[in-house]
Amino acid sequence: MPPVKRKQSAGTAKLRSSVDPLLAALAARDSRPDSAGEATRRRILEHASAIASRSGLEGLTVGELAKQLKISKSGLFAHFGSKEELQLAVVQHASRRFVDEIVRPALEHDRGLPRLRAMVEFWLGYVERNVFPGGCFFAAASLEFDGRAGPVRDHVAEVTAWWFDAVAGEVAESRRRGQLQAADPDLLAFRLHGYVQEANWGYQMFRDDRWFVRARAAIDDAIRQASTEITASRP
Amino acid sequence: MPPVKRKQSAGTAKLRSSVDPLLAALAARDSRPDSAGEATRRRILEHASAIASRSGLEGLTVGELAKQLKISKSGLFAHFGSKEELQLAVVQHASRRFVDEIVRPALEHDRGLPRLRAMVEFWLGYVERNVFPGGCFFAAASLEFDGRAGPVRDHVAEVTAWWFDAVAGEVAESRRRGQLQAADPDLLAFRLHGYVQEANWGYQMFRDDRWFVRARAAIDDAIRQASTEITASRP
DNA sequence: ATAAAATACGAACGATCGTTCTATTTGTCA
DNA sequence: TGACAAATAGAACGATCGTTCGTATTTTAT
Repeated sequence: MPPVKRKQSAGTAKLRSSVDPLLAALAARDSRPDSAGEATRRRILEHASAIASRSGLEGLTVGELAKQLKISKSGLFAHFGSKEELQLAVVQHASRRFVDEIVRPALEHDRGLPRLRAMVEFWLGYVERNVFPGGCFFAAASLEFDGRAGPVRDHVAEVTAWWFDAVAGEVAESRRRGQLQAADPDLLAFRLHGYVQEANWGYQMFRDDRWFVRARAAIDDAIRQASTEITASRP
Repeated sequence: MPPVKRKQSAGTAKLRSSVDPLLAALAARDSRPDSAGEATRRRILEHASAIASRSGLEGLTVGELAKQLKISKSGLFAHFGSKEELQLAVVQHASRRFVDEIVRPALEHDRGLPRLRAMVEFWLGYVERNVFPGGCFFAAASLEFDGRAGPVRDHVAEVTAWWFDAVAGEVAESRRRGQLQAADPDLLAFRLHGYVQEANWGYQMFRDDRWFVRARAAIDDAIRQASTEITASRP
């Protein structure tokens, strides 16, 4: 008999209303019993998210995935009721990786400017470190699914929107603390967010580390320009 | 008998060595006889590029394309020897659209700062105008194919690299003319290029026009910051 | 140790993928 | 108008897609 089909516990609502938006992301982590099937399920998702970051969530096929993992197609399929649920699980898995690699470490920095810097730098680092072989998972997934409809698209949109808002929120917090005099929080967030995405794009396309150099220079400039502290050119 | 199979006349080499890099792109336009088959071929590519911008070049299937165009699968297929050649033709078609919509109009502006502004603004406008229903064709195609190998990826990489270099080249030209005091041409190009891509991403994902507002504000800021002219706040 | 429940497998389904034939229609030029 | 080529259609191919089902095997609990 196939494994019990677990229902999606979305864990979506009201992340922004929290005092510390990043913290809410941590609470959403599901800790399921460490049964035998759960282990292979994780192994599947680990490999699947790697494939999906390179070939897309649609290019990820059940047969190919099973072949690479050396398990039967039906055995694999039993863990997910359908391809769409597999895709959803992959997106969810990628979200957890994103939290582990970026959100959690950033939480160890003080709110305001230090955390803002950490968020952007960790994000850039996760691209640079090739956490996913195809670069930022959500950059790929969002551009692949932006034209479609359905729960996968919605989930990707939710995560990416949340992250952009988190960056913008930290810009706003920095201003509240007098660390930034940024005019429009969303505009600075737009810049920073765009620099990382541009670096991801350029690096994936041309495999040249200079894209990260440029991104860091642009990020520093943008923050310094909006900063009240005089951080440079003091003898 | 199927139509003659035309061989790819790449038209790639030494675009940058030209005096006016943008002009070289115009020369590459192929003007084929306007036979009956050529008309349907164009009709196919027109529709195919629209589909590809939304569903990706891999999501573009021969059967679905034929069905939507109300022609037979084999009749369609006769125009292209293989799916890969179809994809290549679609990329080539999209390149022509890009030239028509952005490069050609930008050429009507003086070299240097005016043309730089035109290039970026026309590019942004082509996203805003939904020239392709899925947004910038090359943003989608490059992120879809960055992980693979083969002629399609190479073609996309070539076009996108050329365009980035064209932007950077115009920044450099602006500096030569004393219109910009930008430190690193590639860095300003990185910013401008990133803003448009970020706007494309945000607009495709969330269908909100504010992304264009933010992009234009960021673009203006970046150029003004690097500009020697005092363009603002003069009574 | 044994029963029950949880996992995995192998074989097969219909649908669609890209592709290849051969035949038929359409257009062009003598 | 007739000959010939260009252009489209139709039917079928093997491969692979996502999916289902019945059965074996393992893991877990008693």
